This record gives sequence, structure tokens and C-alpha cells, in this order.
Amino acid sequence: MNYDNLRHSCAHLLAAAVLDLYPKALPTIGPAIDNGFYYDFDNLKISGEDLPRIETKMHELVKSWSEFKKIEVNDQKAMQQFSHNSYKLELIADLTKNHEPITIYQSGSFTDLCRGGHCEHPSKELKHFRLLSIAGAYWRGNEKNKMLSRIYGTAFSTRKELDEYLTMLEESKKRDHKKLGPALELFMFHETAPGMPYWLPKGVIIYNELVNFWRREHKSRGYQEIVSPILNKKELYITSGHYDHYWSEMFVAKTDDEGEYGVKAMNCPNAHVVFGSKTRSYRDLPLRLSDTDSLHRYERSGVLNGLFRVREFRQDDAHIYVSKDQIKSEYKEVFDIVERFYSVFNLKYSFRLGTRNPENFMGNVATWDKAEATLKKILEDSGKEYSILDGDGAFYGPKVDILMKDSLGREWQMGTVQLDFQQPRRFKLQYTAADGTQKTPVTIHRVIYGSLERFIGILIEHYGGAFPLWLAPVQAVILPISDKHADYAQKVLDSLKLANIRCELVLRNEPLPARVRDAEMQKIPYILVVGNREAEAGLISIRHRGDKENVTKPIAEFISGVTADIIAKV
RNA sequence: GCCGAGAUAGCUCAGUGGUAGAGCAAUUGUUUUGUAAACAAUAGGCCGUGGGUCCAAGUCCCACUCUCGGCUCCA
Repeated sequence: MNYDNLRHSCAHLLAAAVLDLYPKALPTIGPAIDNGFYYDFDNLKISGEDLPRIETKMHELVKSWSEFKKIEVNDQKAMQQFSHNSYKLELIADLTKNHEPITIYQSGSFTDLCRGGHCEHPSKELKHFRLLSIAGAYWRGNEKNKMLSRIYGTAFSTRKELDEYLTMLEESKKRDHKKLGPALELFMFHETAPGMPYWLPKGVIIYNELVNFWRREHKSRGYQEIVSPILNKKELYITSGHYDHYWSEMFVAKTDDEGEYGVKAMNCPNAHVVFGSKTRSYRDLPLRLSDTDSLHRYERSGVLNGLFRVREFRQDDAHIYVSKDQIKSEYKEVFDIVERFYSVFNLKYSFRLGTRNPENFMGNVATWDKAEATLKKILEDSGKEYSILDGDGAFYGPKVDILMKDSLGREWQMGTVQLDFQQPRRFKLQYTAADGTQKTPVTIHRVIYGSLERFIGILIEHYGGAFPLWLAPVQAVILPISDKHADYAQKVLDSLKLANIRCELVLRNEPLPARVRDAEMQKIPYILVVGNREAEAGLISIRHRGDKENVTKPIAEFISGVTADIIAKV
């Protein structure tokens, strides 16, 4: 169901209530968005504690709102009516410039400049709404403009839907990786290194499993892994173009007598150095160089966000050197990898094409146009749905991003596949073609997970901490009924460890139900209980996460089952 | 970086300008447990950091650090 009209109407109601309570506030714009609406105000200083008061006023005002009355006006009349509000005047000027009709909508005693799209009977339909939060937002989304106060809210046509949505929000917050990660002892942050995660022993297991899977999949597809320096002389980044386009976002290491070294923020310059380190033949192409070195980016303090936005991270990176006529087939190969990876985790993703940013790009426009056309063709041929974000390309070329949503529905860029005609030229990279001439390769920059950090953040929320067997930091926990069974439990532990199953033995002096509960809360896939019945016959009682019934099996049978399960999943 | 909010025990949180609190977790003891919480005792604190106001500051004021929700920017 589409709630846009209802929610946009609610934005009007919000503005009316704010004006009633804060007469000096200046309403600007108030659209419906995914899951709700917002309205931006200038001259409004409020805190979250004021929201209930505004909500009460909204309920009060809406009673007199029988309809939204449309009034068409000319620009002079409009400018007269909104003469006190420079924001509305700016909007009116734009409408006039574009020869668009100017409409004003009246509801109750409130009028607003608006292009329309409302519910029919606000006093009847507009009952189930909630103001959610306040935030700062720049006028027209430009950080050079004044910052306004934005109030977010949501609205539904029934009380039930509103309650369900609010409950869902609360539930989603429980999946937040920023809460779950530290609680499950996967990672932590410390103020001594803002934005740079500490990976704890259990988190490192997940991290390494993901890297191992990545390594296995790519080795079989002809990728060759390299490791390259973290610190590089400034000159490397002058050559790549990053010095002009990215230096301000890089950490810099100063030396006494060798000038500045940049702390690696991207892997491509080093990959280019490797490509250029010997003569290359067309027979070597596509040459696929992969790496997962640590990257550091000096992100602005306000953008840091758990594992989703960090200052230190690793990408599952690769740079592929191809001839021009290999671009299309190589992209297809990469899209196949994307499909393979995301289906392993049952993750939903979408593609987005990022095109040339007129403010920040390298090379000539014709080359860009050609590259963008190539990517569009590839996307269309792939049959997958995609969106386009103009100006979102890297400075060296257009890109196809893989987008995903977190537990709260916020969209994040994960993988990206970028086409680069610029850097190979700047690094003077060449290969010998079949006809003996020297040609410049094209580089495809690509990551599938994106960054391991962001990807693990998404995985934590996707699984709610209940990782599939192959990723689970602890795959099985052994609970002896009493300490009389400790010896047998130890024997079970030894067997499982021998089979490379990540397993813990809990000898804590607590009743069994308490230990079961603890293991359940840690979301361990297998809880193995051993007592007299099991010890006598060489069995274990198995409680599998999510199953209602426990089953009892011989140790060897459990081990072979688990091992087969891990192999089958990846 | 900008707007707004927050920081008290390992975690979740109380705390009225006047002796620093609870539950869970931890430790020790008792209990010997059959699938989501046994009982008791003990220990645990520069109340984010630094200034200030006050007879007296966890509490009021200022600055800073970090975190969160957004904006902008990005994997």
C-alpha cells in the first residue's frame, strides 16, 4: 500500500503544529519518504523531549482539517503570501523559472506552498502517526547552505499498522551490530583509535572464514593474491592522481628526511606498480591481482558508524587488467562472483551505476561517455535491475555498486566494480599485443564484500548474531550434566577438536538449564549434553539451534554430519 | 565537519547540590544438577577528561574526547 499522500499530509500537519507552538519557525519543505515523512524548519530550536507536545498539538489541529483545498496562484500573489519566508520565495522563484504552476494548499487555518498529493479527509484519515526524531539537515542538501532542523515522523492508516511498525523498529534495534557485536565479543572500539575496530578472538574467526572463502573462490577463478606496502611515498599518489583528488582524506606519515608517506587508503596504485614491474603480454590478460591489505581513510568524525563506516578496514580487493575487448566478458565473470557470494548468505542486493562527477574527474569527457555507455550495456545485458546515480563515479571512472540495507533499512554500498581508463595511462602500463604493438590495458577495480568490516556488520544484523555453522565462532558447546561426567565430556571435546569443530566445554557449577540458556543466548548452533545415558553408550544428546526436538547420536555420527554440513554450505 | 542527544561497576540502568545504588555477569563456598535463570557470601567506581561556580558537584556552568541519530561525504 502506498502511504505517500497520507504521510505528506501528515508533514503539513506537523508544520501547522510547529507554527502554532513556535510562531517564529520557518517551514521549508516536507516530503514523504520511505517509511514516513519529514519537515525541515529554520529558526526552530527544539529537542526530542518537545516531540510529544508537538504530536498532541497535531492531534488537536487535525480535527478541524476536513480537506486540503487547492488554490492556484500567480507568482506575485505567492511571493506576497510567503514574503516572510525566504526559503519558500526561493522555491517560488524556481517554479516560475521552470514555468511550473504554483499551488497553495489550505487545510484548517494552515496554508502551504505545495505541488499536491494529499489524503481526501485528513480529519478522518490522519490519526495514526508518530514523530520519531529530530536531526540537522542542510537546506537543499548542500553543506554550504544553512543547517535546518528536521523532524522525522511516520504515519499509517490504522493503529495496528503503526504499532507493528514501531515494534518492528524496536526489534530491529536489537539486531544492531553495534550492540550485538560487542555483546557476542566479536569486536570493540576504543577511544584511543576512533573508527578503527579491535577484532576480538571470536570476531577474527568470522573474519578469517570470510577471507578463506574469498581466497578459495578466487583462486579457482584465476586470481593471484599480492601483498603490498601500507606506507607509500607521496609520489606514488601523485602518479595515480589520488594526491590531487584524495590526499585530504588520507593519513600521512611524516619522516625526518624522506618527506611524506601516505598511509594506504586504496590498493590500486600498488597493483599498478606490480603490473608494471615486468613486460606483460596479451596472453597474460585478463591479469587478476587480488589483495586484502589494511586501508586507512581519515573519515570525518561525524560519519563514523560502527563497522559500517570505519577509518581502518580491509577490502576483498582485486584489480583486473584487460584489453578493451575483454571488458564485457570480464564484467560478466565478476557479476557471476557477486551472485555466488551473495546467494551463499541469502542476501538481497541491488546494482547502481555511478556516472561522472563533473566536479571531480580525471581524463576527457568522451572517454567517460564511452565507458558509461559500456557499463550501461553490460547492466542491460545482465538482465538485472539497476538504478543510476549521476555524479557518483570514482574520479578515474564510472562504477557499478552493490547496495544493501541494514536492519533499520538504511542503504549501504557494499561491493563495487569500477572501470578505469585513466590510471593505466598515468602509470604507463603496457602489454604487447598479438600484432607486436604496445597497448594500454584497462583496469577493472572490484570488491565483492566491499569491506570485510561493513560486510560483517551487515551479516551480524542479517543473522541477528545466529551465524550459520561455517561462520559460527563457537560451533558446539558441551554441557556435562554434573562434574561426574567431566571425563566423558573431555573425551567428546577432544574428538570434536580433532575433527576441527570449534567447540567449548562448560564445566561451570550451575544447573543444566542455566547453562543451556547461556548457550542459547550466545546462539551457538549445537548444544551437546552428556550425562550417564550418553557416557555409557558413547553418545551425545544434541540440541540444534532452532530445532524443537533433541536427538541422540554416537559421537562419530555427529562429527561426520557436522563436517558434511559445513562443506555443503560453502 | 555540521545539527541534536548521550557517557555512572564487565553489561542494562536508577540516582532530589549533602556518605555511590540495583539486577545480571565475575569470584568464593554450598549444591551434583537431564535441555532458557539453584542458594549464599565477597569483591567490583578518578560517576568520560580537564577547568569553573559553591561550605559542598555524579548532579549546575564551560571546554575537550568518544559514542549514537541525522545531514553532507564514502567501501
